Amino acid sequence: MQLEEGKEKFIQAWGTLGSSWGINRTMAQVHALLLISPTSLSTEDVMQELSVSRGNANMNLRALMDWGLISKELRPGERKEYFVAEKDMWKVAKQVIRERRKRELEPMLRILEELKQVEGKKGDRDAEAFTQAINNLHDLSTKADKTLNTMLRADEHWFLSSFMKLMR
Amino acid sequence: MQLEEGKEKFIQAWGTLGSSWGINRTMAQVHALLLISPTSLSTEDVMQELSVSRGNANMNLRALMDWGLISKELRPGERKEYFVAEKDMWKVAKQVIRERRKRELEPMLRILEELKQVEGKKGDRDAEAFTQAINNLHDLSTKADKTLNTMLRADEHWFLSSFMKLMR
DNA sequence: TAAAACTTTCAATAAGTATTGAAAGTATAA
DNA sequence: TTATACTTTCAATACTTATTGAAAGTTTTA
Repeated sequence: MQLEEGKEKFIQAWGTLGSSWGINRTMAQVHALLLISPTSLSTEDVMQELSVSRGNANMNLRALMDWGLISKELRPGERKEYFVAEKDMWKVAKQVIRERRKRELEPMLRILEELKQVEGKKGDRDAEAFTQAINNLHDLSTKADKTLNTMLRADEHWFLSSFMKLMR
Repeated sequence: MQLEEGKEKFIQAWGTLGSSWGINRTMAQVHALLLISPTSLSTEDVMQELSVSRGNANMNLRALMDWGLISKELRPGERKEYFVAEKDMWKVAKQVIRERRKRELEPMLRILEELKQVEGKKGDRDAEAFTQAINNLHDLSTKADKTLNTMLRADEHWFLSSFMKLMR
Protein backbone atom coordinates (compact mmCIF):
# COMPACT_ATOMS: atom_id res chain seq x y z
CA MET A 1 0.00 0.00 0.00
CA GLN A 2 1.14 3.51 -0.76
CA LEU A 3 1.68 6.10 1.95
CA GLU A 4 -1.15 8.39 0.88
CA GLU A 5 -3.65 5.56 0.81
CA GLY A 6 -2.43 4.40 4.20
CA LYS A 7 -2.83 7.84 5.77
CA GLU A 8 -6.30 8.17 4.35
CA LYS A 9 -7.24 4.75 5.67
CA PHE A 10 -5.88 5.46 9.11
CA ILE A 11 -7.72 8.78 9.39
CA GLN A 12 -10.94 7.11 8.34
CA ALA A 13 -10.52 4.22 10.76
CA TRP A 14 -9.68 6.49 13.68
CA GLY A 15 -12.72 8.61 12.88
CA THR A 16 -14.99 5.57 12.85
CA LEU A 17 -13.56 4.25 16.09
CA GLY A 18 -14.08 7.67 17.67
CA SER A 19 -17.76 7.63 16.69
CA SER A 20 -18.38 4.39 18.49
CA TRP A 21 -16.82 5.90 21.60
CA GLY A 22 -18.98 8.99 21.66
CA ILE A 23 -16.28 11.15 20.09
CA ASN A 24 -17.21 13.28 17.14
CA ARG A 25 -15.80 11.98 13.91
CA THR A 26 -14.00 15.10 12.82
CA MET A 27 -12.35 15.46 16.22
CA ALA A 28 -10.99 11.93 15.92
CA GLN A 29 -9.85 12.59 12.35
CA VAL A 30 -8.01 15.76 13.31
CA HIS A 31 -6.36 13.77 16.05
CA ALA A 32 -5.37 11.02 13.61
CA LEU A 33 -3.98 13.58 11.21
CA LEU A 34 -1.81 15.13 13.89
CA LEU A 35 -0.73 11.75 15.21
CA ILE A 36 0.88 10.84 11.91
CA SER A 37 2.21 14.27 11.08
CA PRO A 38 5.96 14.80 11.66
CA THR A 39 5.41 18.56 11.87
CA SER A 40 2.93 20.77 13.65
CA LEU A 41 -0.07 21.86 11.57
CA SER A 42 -2.06 25.08 11.37
CA THR A 43 -5.83 25.41 11.22
CA GLU A 44 -5.46 26.02 7.48
CA ASP A 45 -3.51 22.78 7.09
CA VAL A 46 -6.21 20.84 8.88
CA MET A 47 -8.96 22.46 6.78
CA GLN A 48 -7.04 21.59 3.67
CA GLU A 49 -6.17 18.00 4.57
CA LEU A 50 -9.59 17.02 5.85
CA SER A 51 -11.72 19.30 3.68
CA VAL A 52 -13.60 20.85 6.57
CA SER A 53 -14.60 24.43 7.26
CA ARG A 54 -12.65 26.86 9.37
CA GLY A 55 -15.26 26.79 12.12
CA ASN A 56 -15.21 23.03 12.28
CA ALA A 57 -11.42 22.80 12.31
CA ASN A 58 -11.18 25.46 14.99
CA MET A 59 -13.82 23.90 17.22
CA ASN A 60 -12.31 20.43 17.07
CA LEU A 61 -8.78 21.65 17.63
CA ARG A 62 -10.01 23.37 20.78
CA ALA A 63 -11.83 20.25 21.89
CA LEU A 64 -8.65 18.21 21.46
CA MET A 65 -6.80 20.76 23.57
CA ASP A 66 -9.49 20.42 26.24
CA TRP A 67 -8.93 16.70 26.24
CA GLY A 68 -5.20 17.34 26.62
CA LEU A 69 -4.40 15.35 23.49
CA ILE A 70 -2.78 18.12 21.46
CA SER A 71 -1.01 21.36 22.23
CA LYS A 72 -0.24 24.64 20.57
CA GLU A 73 3.18 25.24 19.18
CA LEU A 74 4.27 28.77 18.35
CA ARG A 75 6.84 29.15 15.62
CA PRO A 76 9.19 32.09 16.21
CA GLY A 77 8.32 34.99 13.98
CA GLU A 78 4.97 33.54 12.95
CA ARG A 79 1.59 34.70 14.10
CA LYS A 80 -0.32 31.60 13.10
CA GLU A 81 -0.87 28.87 15.67
CA TYR A 82 0.37 25.37 15.01
CA PHE A 83 -0.73 22.20 16.73
CA VAL A 84 1.08 19.01 17.70
CA ALA A 85 -0.31 15.78 19.09
CA GLU A 86 1.19 13.83 21.93
CA LYS A 87 2.78 10.90 20.12
CA ASP A 88 3.37 8.50 22.99
CA MET A 89 0.35 6.23 22.74
CA TRP A 90 0.50 5.12 26.33
CA LYS A 91 0.33 8.76 27.41
CA VAL A 92 -2.57 9.27 25.01
CA ALA A 93 -4.43 6.30 26.47
CA LYS A 94 -3.80 7.49 30.01
CA GLN A 95 -5.05 10.95 29.17
CA VAL A 96 -8.25 9.58 27.66
CA ILE A 97 -8.82 7.41 30.73
CA ARG A 98 -8.16 10.37 33.00
CA GLU A 99 -10.67 12.56 31.18
CA ARG A 100 -13.41 10.00 30.92
CA ARG A 101 -13.01 9.12 34.56
CA LYS A 102 -13.45 12.77 35.44
CA ARG A 103 -16.28 13.42 32.98
CA GLU A 104 -18.29 10.23 33.39
CA LEU A 105 -17.25 7.88 36.15
CA GLU A 106 -17.10 10.49 38.89
CA PRO A 107 -20.46 12.11 38.12
CA MET A 108 -22.02 8.64 37.95
CA LEU A 109 -20.57 7.80 41.37
CA ARG A 110 -22.15 10.94 42.81
CA ILE A 111 -25.53 9.92 41.39
CA LEU A 112 -25.22 6.39 42.71
CA GLU A 113 -24.43 7.72 46.17
CA GLU A 114 -27.53 9.84 46.01
CA LEU A 115 -29.58 6.85 44.87
CA LYS A 116 -28.36 4.76 47.77
CA GLN A 117 -30.48 7.05 49.95
CA VAL A 118 -33.72 6.01 48.26
CA GLU A 119 -36.42 5.01 50.70
CA GLY A 120 -38.70 2.08 50.06
CA LYS A 121 -40.98 0.12 52.30
CA LYS A 122 -39.17 -2.81 53.82
CA GLY A 123 -40.24 -5.98 52.08
CA ASP A 124 -41.18 -4.28 48.83
CA ARG A 125 -39.62 -6.37 46.07
CA ASP A 126 -39.26 -3.40 43.76
CA ALA A 127 -37.43 -1.40 46.39
CA GLU A 128 -35.20 -4.34 47.23
CA ALA A 129 -34.25 -4.99 43.62
CA PHE A 130 -33.50 -1.31 43.17
CA THR A 131 -31.32 -1.05 46.24
CA GLN A 132 -29.53 -4.23 45.31
CA ALA A 133 -28.75 -3.02 41.79
CA ILE A 134 -27.59 0.40 42.95
CA ASN A 135 -25.39 -1.05 45.66
CA ASN A 136 -23.75 -3.53 43.31
CA LEU A 137 -23.17 -0.90 40.72
CA HIS A 138 -21.79 1.55 43.22
CA ASP A 139 -19.48 -1.08 44.54
CA LEU A 140 -18.16 -2.01 41.10
CA SER A 141 -17.80 1.63 40.07
CA THR A 142 -15.83 2.46 43.19
CA LYS A 143 -13.51 -0.42 42.53
CA ALA A 144 -13.11 0.54 38.89
CA ASP A 145 -12.38 4.10 39.95
CA LYS A 146 -9.66 2.97 42.32
CA THR A 147 -8.18 0.60 39.78
CA LEU A 148 -8.05 3.28 37.11
CA ASN A 149 -6.52 5.68 39.54
CA THR A 150 -3.79 3.19 40.30
CA MET A 151 -3.21 2.48 36.63
CA LEU A 152 -2.85 6.16 35.89
CA ARG A 153 -0.08 6.43 38.40
CA ALA A 154 1.72 3.43 37.03
CA ASP A 155 4.24 3.92 34.27
CA GLU A 156 4.23 2.00 31.07
CA HIS A 157 6.90 -0.44 32.07
CA TRP A 158 5.06 -1.38 35.17
CA PHE A 159 1.75 -1.73 33.43
CA LEU A 160 2.91 -3.57 30.42
CA SER A 161 5.45 -5.92 31.84
CA SER A 162 5.13 -6.60 35.57
CA PHE A 163 1.39 -6.53 35.41
CA MET A 164 1.26 -8.65 32.30
CA LYS A 165 3.57 -11.24 33.76
CA LEU A 166 1.52 -11.46 36.86
CA MET A 167 -1.65 -11.92 34.89
CA ARG A 168 -0.66 -14.87 32.79
CA MET B 1 -35.78 10.33 47.92
CA GLN B 2 -38.76 8.22 46.99
CA LEU B 3 -38.44 4.98 45.07
CA GLU B 4 -40.22 6.18 41.93
CA GLU B 5 -38.08 9.27 41.71
CA GLY B 6 -34.97 7.17 42.24
CA LYS B 7 -35.89 4.73 39.49
CA GLU B 8 -36.58 7.58 37.09
CA LYS B 9 -33.27 9.20 37.94
CA PHE B 10 -31.33 6.00 37.49
CA ILE B 11 -32.91 5.27 34.11
CA GLN B 12 -32.12 8.79 32.96
CA ALA B 13 -28.54 8.66 34.19
CA TRP B 14 -27.88 5.27 32.62
CA GLY B 15 -29.32 6.55 29.34
CA THR B 16 -27.07 9.59 29.38
CA LEU B 17 -24.00 7.53 30.22
CA GLY B 18 -24.85 5.17 27.38
CA SER B 19 -24.96 8.07 24.92
CA SER B 20 -21.45 9.13 25.74
CA TRP B 21 -20.30 5.57 25.06
CA GLY B 22 -21.84 5.31 21.65
CA ILE B 23 -24.84 3.37 22.93
CA ASN B 24 -28.29 4.52 21.94
CA ARG B 25 -30.15 6.17 24.78
CA THR B 26 -33.24 3.98 24.68
CA MET B 27 -31.15 0.83 24.66
CA ALA B 28 -29.39 1.97 27.81
CA GLN B 29 -32.70 2.93 29.40
CA VAL B 30 -34.26 -0.43 28.66
CA HIS B 31 -31.20 -2.00 30.21
CA ALA B 32 -31.50 0.19 33.30
CA LEU B 33 -35.18 -0.65 33.61
CA LEU B 34 -34.47 -4.38 33.53
CA LEU B 35 -31.52 -4.05 35.88
CA ILE B 36 -33.74 -2.70 38.65
CA SER B 37 -36.73 -4.88 37.93
CA PRO B 38 -37.27 -7.85 40.28
CA THR B 39 -39.37 -9.59 37.63
CA SER B 40 -38.98 -10.19 33.92
CA LEU B 41 -40.73 -7.67 31.67
CA SER B 42 -42.57 -7.98 28.37
CA THR B 43 -42.26 -5.67 25.38
CA GLU B 44 -45.56 -4.10 26.47
CA ASP B 45 -44.15 -3.42 29.93
CA VAL B 46 -41.13 -1.71 28.45
CA MET B 47 -43.29 0.38 26.10
CA GLN B 48 -45.42 1.39 29.03
CA GLU B 49 -42.63 2.21 31.47
CA LEU B 50 -40.46 4.15 29.07
CA SER B 51 -43.20 5.56 26.82
CA VAL B 52 -41.66 4.28 23.63
CA SER B 53 -43.21 2.66 20.59
CA ARG B 54 -43.47 -1.05 19.99
CA GLY B 55 -40.89 -0.91 17.20
CA ASN B 56 -38.41 0.93 19.37
CA ALA B 57 -38.87 -1.38 22.34
CA ASN B 58 -38.54 -4.45 20.14
CA MET B 59 -35.42 -3.23 18.38
CA ASN B 60 -33.63 -2.29 21.57
CA LEU B 61 -34.55 -5.48 23.35
CA ARG B 62 -33.03 -7.39 20.44
CA ALA B 63 -29.91 -5.24 20.53
CA LEU B 64 -29.51 -5.96 24.24
CA MET B 65 -29.81 -9.67 23.50
CA ASP B 66 -27.11 -9.30 20.84
CA TRP B 67 -24.87 -7.73 23.42
CA GLY B 68 -25.60 -10.63 25.74
CA LEU B 69 -26.87 -8.32 28.46
CA ILE B 70 -30.41 -9.64 28.72
CA SER B 71 -32.14 -12.89 27.94
CA LYS B 72 -35.60 -14.17 27.14
CA GLU B 73 -37.61 -15.84 29.79
CA LEU B 74 -40.59 -17.91 28.83
CA ARG B 75 -43.34 -18.20 31.39
CA PRO B 76 -45.10 -21.54 31.26
CA GLY B 77 -48.49 -21.25 29.63
CA GLU B 78 -47.80 -17.76 28.28
CA ARG B 79 -47.10 -16.90 24.71
CA LYS B 80 -45.63 -13.50 25.36
CA GLU B 81 -41.89 -13.15 25.73
CA TYR B 82 -40.41 -11.74 28.90
CA PHE B 83 -36.92 -10.37 29.39
CA VAL B 84 -34.49 -10.41 32.29
CA ALA B 85 -31.18 -8.63 32.66
CA GLU B 86 -28.04 -10.19 34.04
CA LYS B 87 -27.85 -8.63 37.49
CA ASP B 88 -24.26 -9.40 38.45
CA MET B 89 -22.51 -6.15 37.55
CA TRP B 90 -19.12 -7.74 37.20
CA LYS B 91 -20.56 -10.13 34.63
CA VAL B 92 -22.20 -7.19 32.89
CA ALA B 93 -18.92 -5.30 32.75
CA LYS B 94 -17.09 -8.36 31.43
CA GLN B 95 -19.70 -8.87 28.75
CA VAL B 96 -19.43 -5.26 27.60
CA ILE B 97 -15.64 -5.54 27.46
CA ARG B 98 -15.91 -8.81 25.55
CA GLU B 99 -18.24 -7.31 22.95
CA ARG B 100 -16.37 -4.08 22.45
CA ARG B 101 -13.14 -5.99 22.12
CA LYS B 102 -14.69 -8.11 19.41
CA ARG B 103 -16.49 -5.25 17.67
CA GLU B 104 -13.84 -2.55 17.84
CA LEU B 105 -10.44 -3.58 19.12
CA GLU B 106 -10.05 -6.61 16.89
CA PRO B 107 -11.10 -4.88 13.65
CA MET B 108 -8.77 -2.00 14.51
CA LEU B 109 -5.89 -4.45 15.03
CA ARG B 110 -6.53 -5.93 11.59
CA ILE B 111 -6.38 -2.47 10.04
CA LEU B 112 -3.20 -1.58 11.88
CA GLU B 113 -1.58 -4.76 10.66
CA GLU B 114 -2.51 -3.83 7.15
CA LEU B 115 -1.14 -0.33 7.65
CA LYS B 116 2.18 -1.67 8.88
CA GLN B 117 2.73 -2.79 5.28
CA VAL B 118 2.64 0.76 3.94
CA GLU B 119 5.58 1.57 1.70
CA GLY B 120 7.32 4.92 1.87
CA LYS B 121 10.62 6.08 0.54
CA LYS B 122 13.34 5.58 3.11
CA GLY B 123 14.21 8.92 4.66
CA ASP B 124 10.83 10.48 3.97
CA ARG B 125 9.81 12.18 7.22
CA ASP B 126 6.12 11.71 6.52
CA ALA B 127 6.54 8.01 5.96
CA GLU B 128 8.66 7.67 9.06
CA ALA B 129 6.18 9.49 11.28
CA PHE B 130 3.39 7.37 9.88
CA THR B 131 5.19 4.08 10.44
CA GLN B 132 6.20 5.16 13.91
CA ALA B 133 2.64 6.06 14.90
CA ILE B 134 1.17 2.88 13.46
CA ASN B 135 3.75 0.69 15.12
CA ASN B 136 3.27 2.30 18.51
CA LEU B 137 -0.45 2.06 18.25
CA HIS B 138 -0.34 -1.52 17.10
CA ASP B 139 1.93 -2.36 19.96
CA LEU B 140 -0.30 -0.73 22.56
CA SER B 141 -3.44 -2.26 21.06
CA THR B 142 -1.95 -5.73 21.10
CA LYS B 143 -1.01 -5.32 24.73
CA ALA B 144 -4.44 -3.97 25.62
CA ASP B 145 -6.01 -6.89 23.80
CA LYS B 146 -3.95 -9.39 25.75
CA THR B 147 -4.62 -7.64 29.03
CA LEU B 148 -8.35 -7.57 28.44
CA ASN B 149 -8.29 -11.19 27.44
CA THR B 150 -6.61 -12.07 30.69
CA MET B 151 -9.03 -9.95 32.70
CA LEU B 152 -11.97 -11.66 31.09
CA ARG B 153 -10.72 -15.00 32.24
CA ALA B 154 -10.18 -13.82 35.75
CA ASP B 155 -13.00 -14.11 38.21
CA GLU B 156 -14.22 -11.29 40.34
CA HIS B 157 -12.41 -12.27 43.45
CA TRP B 158 -9.12 -12.43 41.69
CA PHE B 159 -9.61 -9.16 39.90
CA LEU B 160 -10.96 -7.17 42.74
CA SER B 161 -8.84 -8.37 45.59
CA SER B 162 -5.53 -9.93 44.60
CA PHE B 163 -5.07 -7.53 41.77
CA MET B 164 -6.11 -4.53 43.79
CA LYS B 165 -3.74 -5.43 46.58
CA LEU B 166 -0.90 -5.80 44.18
CA MET B 167 -1.64 -2.47 42.61
CA ARG B 168 -1.51 -0.29 45.64
C1' DT C 1 -4.39 54.69 14.74
C1' DA C 2 -5.39 51.81 10.99
C1' DA C 3 -4.74 47.85 8.46
C1' DA C 4 -3.58 43.17 8.27
C1' DA C 5 -3.46 38.55 9.97
C1' DC C 6 -5.30 35.71 12.32
C1' DT C 7 -9.03 33.22 15.74
C1' DT C 8 -13.60 32.66 17.53
C1' DT C 9 -18.53 32.65 17.48
C1' DC C 10 -23.04 31.44 16.11
C1' DA C 11 -27.38 31.28 13.43
C1' DA C 12 -28.63 28.73 9.55
C1' DT C 13 -28.49 24.41 7.52
C1' DA C 14 -27.05 19.84 6.48
C1' DA C 15 -26.25 15.27 7.81
C1' DG C 16 -26.88 11.53 10.70
C1' DT C 17 -29.61 8.77 14.04
C1' DA C 18 -33.54 7.32 16.46
C1' DT C 19 -38.46 6.70 16.68
C1' DT C 20 -43.01 5.82 15.25
C1' DG C 21 -46.83 3.10 13.87
C1' DA C 22 -49.07 0.57 10.68
C1' DA C 23 -48.52 -3.40 7.85
C1' DA C 24 -46.47 -7.79 7.19
C1' DG C 25 -44.85 -11.89 9.23
C1' DT C 26 -44.97 -15.94 12.42
C1' DA C 27 -46.45 -19.16 15.70
C1' DT C 28 -49.92 -21.09 18.65
C1' DA C 29 -54.67 -22.31 19.77
C1' DA C 30 -59.33 -23.33 18.56
C1' DT D 1 -57.92 -24.32 8.54
C1' DT D 2 -58.80 -19.94 10.50
C1' DA D 3 -58.50 -16.82 14.11
C1' DT D 4 -55.82 -14.95 17.54
C1' DA D 5 -51.80 -13.38 19.86
C1' DC D 6 -48.08 -12.07 19.45
C1' DT D 7 -43.19 -10.26 17.02
C1' DT D 8 -40.71 -8.05 13.35
C1' DT D 9 -39.93 -4.84 9.69
C1' DC D 10 -39.48 -0.53 7.43
C1' DA D 11 -40.73 3.85 5.12
C1' DA D 12 -41.88 8.16 6.86
C1' DT D 13 -40.77 11.45 10.16
C1' DA D 14 -38.90 13.61 14.18
C1' DC D 15 -35.04 14.62 16.72
C1' DT D 16 -30.20 15.30 17.60
C1' DT D 17 -25.73 16.50 16.43
C1' DA D 18 -22.28 18.30 13.29
C1' DT D 19 -20.92 21.59 9.88
C1' DT D 20 -20.70 25.74 7.35
C1' DG D 21 -19.33 30.37 6.42
C1' DA D 22 -19.74 34.96 7.15
C1' DA D 23 -19.39 38.34 10.69
C1' DA D 24 -17.40 39.75 14.90
C1' DG D 25 -13.51 39.66 17.84
C1' DT D 26 -8.57 39.86 18.89
C1' DT D 27 -3.76 40.61 18.45
C1' DT D 28 0.15 42.16 16.01
C1' DT D 29 2.48 45.09 12.78
C1' DA D 30 3.14 49.29 10.11
